Amino acid sequence: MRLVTWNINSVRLRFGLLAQVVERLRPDVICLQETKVVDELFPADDCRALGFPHLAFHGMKGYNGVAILSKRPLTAVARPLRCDKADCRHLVAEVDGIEVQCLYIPAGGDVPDPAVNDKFAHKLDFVRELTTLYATQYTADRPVILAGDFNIAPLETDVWSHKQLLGVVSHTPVEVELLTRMQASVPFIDAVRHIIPPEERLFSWWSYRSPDWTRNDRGRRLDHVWVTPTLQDRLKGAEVLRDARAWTQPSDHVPVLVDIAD
DNA sequence: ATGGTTGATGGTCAA
Repeated sequence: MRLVTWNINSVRLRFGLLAQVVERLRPDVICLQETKVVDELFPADDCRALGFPHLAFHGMKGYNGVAILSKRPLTAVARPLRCDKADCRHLVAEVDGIEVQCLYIPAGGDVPDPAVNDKFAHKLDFVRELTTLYATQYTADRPVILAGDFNIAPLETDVWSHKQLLGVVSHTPVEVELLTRMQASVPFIDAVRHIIPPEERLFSWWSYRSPDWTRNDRGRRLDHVWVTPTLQDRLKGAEVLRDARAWTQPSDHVPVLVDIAD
């Protein structure tokens, strides 16, 4: 199974780029975040025409939104977490006996203090809630993939400057610690770092606000694919499609790919 | 410390 995750930042605006991703990477399963569209307006027919007859999507007006596109049948579709907030950040489906979870963890706003910033508090709560879910209901022998925009860069090599980003939301110690705890809950294997050594700098997001994203390469690795230990030996490859950041009218995130042996 | 850009929206808000 070839799985791609991508924060597409509007599935309607960038459907043409999605077609390019499909043509270039030939994925079997695609997890999308920030689709930014209500379910009634989701481009389902276009997805089917692209070769993905099996769809699950969960969106709202203007913000958030997650989707799973699949060439193979999707079963047991669920929307387990935080939907009481109408957030549309978590979608679960089963493909070929593997549970695929599409995740969009809140970005968390600008100020990394839950006492003064509700968005940061929500982010921390969201990660804690996921951790409880996995710690209580999941085990290492259950085949599960978590894929999505986690909005946290855990390693020093996941950011352009560890020191300069210690106080910046996405790389603060409290976020990294909570994400590490979430990873340890089952535990999950970081599939991309299993293939690409942790010593190597690796980014999947570059801010729109930089006039030239290539100039200083000030990126962060916010997009992740994790698997349960039972899938570890089936990990065959991983790639971050850095080139996609240079496409015309790009998303600020690029697609991340993982190959898992059938 | 601040500003910088983008997308959905039709005010701003979120990222």
